Amino acid sequence: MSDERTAMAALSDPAERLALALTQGGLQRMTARVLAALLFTEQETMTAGEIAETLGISSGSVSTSVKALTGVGLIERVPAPGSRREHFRLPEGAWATLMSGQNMMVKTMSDAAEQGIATTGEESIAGRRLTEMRDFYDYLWRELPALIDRWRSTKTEQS
Amino acid sequence: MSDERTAMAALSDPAERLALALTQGGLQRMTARVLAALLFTEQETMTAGEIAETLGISSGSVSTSVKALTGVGLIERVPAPGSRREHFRLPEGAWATLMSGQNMMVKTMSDAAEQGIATTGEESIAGRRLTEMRDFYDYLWRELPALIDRWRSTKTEQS
DNA sequence: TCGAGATTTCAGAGATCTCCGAACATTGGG
DNA sequence: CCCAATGTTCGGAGATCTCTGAAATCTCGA
Repeated sequence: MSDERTAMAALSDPAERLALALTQGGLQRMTARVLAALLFTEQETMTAGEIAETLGISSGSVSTSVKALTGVGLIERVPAPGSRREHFRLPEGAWATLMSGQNMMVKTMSDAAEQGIATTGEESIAGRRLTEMRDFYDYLWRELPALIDRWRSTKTEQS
Repeated sequence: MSDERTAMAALSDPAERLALALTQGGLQRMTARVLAALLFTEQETMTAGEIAETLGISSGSVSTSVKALTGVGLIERVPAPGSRREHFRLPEGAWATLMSGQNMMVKTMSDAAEQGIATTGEESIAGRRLTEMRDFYDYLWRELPALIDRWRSTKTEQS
């Protein structure tokens, strides 16, 4: 059937599904696909051009996505070993990084609740609800980094 | 001053800010505002009509939002004590519930990685990256429920 | 220093999403 | 049993977002 894949690799089905999952997590569609491409490639690194070809998207989209991803530390530029231009890859611990990003939202929620309490007081009806909320997110804010650290140590001692 | 608030309450500024934060977390704007209204109100419960008036939005939007929120367990219908129709409020532990929803994404990520490994094998270049990813999300998937349970118990013993 | 290839920026077309408003359904009281 | 008040569904206008394509910019090697 009308198969347009001529010389381009295209993402495997699991890769596209993973990209979709990342989308739910807040990434843009193309950004998620770029990440998936770098995750599923059998090369150590990819150039911007290779990414564009694999996904069948414009170089402009790749540029924007790559900018966003490096900004959050989800991919890194590799100093370019040989001749070409920019090479990219997932850094060690990319997923822990992504998780830390989620943590910022936890902090935001805690702060928002705190601000609410500042205007209602702790003992009003709304104040009690807000206090419960703040306490919960405060707890997560304190415990999540420890959880991730524990992951890092178990991984270290394995190697 | 051109103050259009005639008989409607309008959300406080902290409430609107919290709604915005919830938006980042994946909720729609109106849905987030409905949740914020129920969080900041000084009443124990609110009717759909009160929510619509407070937020200045259509009853249709309230209906849709309420449907979405009850679906995830973030608000609950209260059996209506007296005469009127439907009353709503935040249930106990709503935030833990919301967090559990986030966990589903962790599971999704883990599964996506697993599927990837199924096609690449564990020892290919991509396979190694996917394995690292799967192990990390598996770890979270195992540990996060425990973290939330610990929160629940500390809260219990306080009371 | 120059040229070719690679990358970034950006305006705008197209796709997508959101929310309203009105028609329709439902429920409880009189 | 009917009516009035409340709740739900859904089409579509408007707002928003996304991605492309092309022009501008940059960089390296010769």
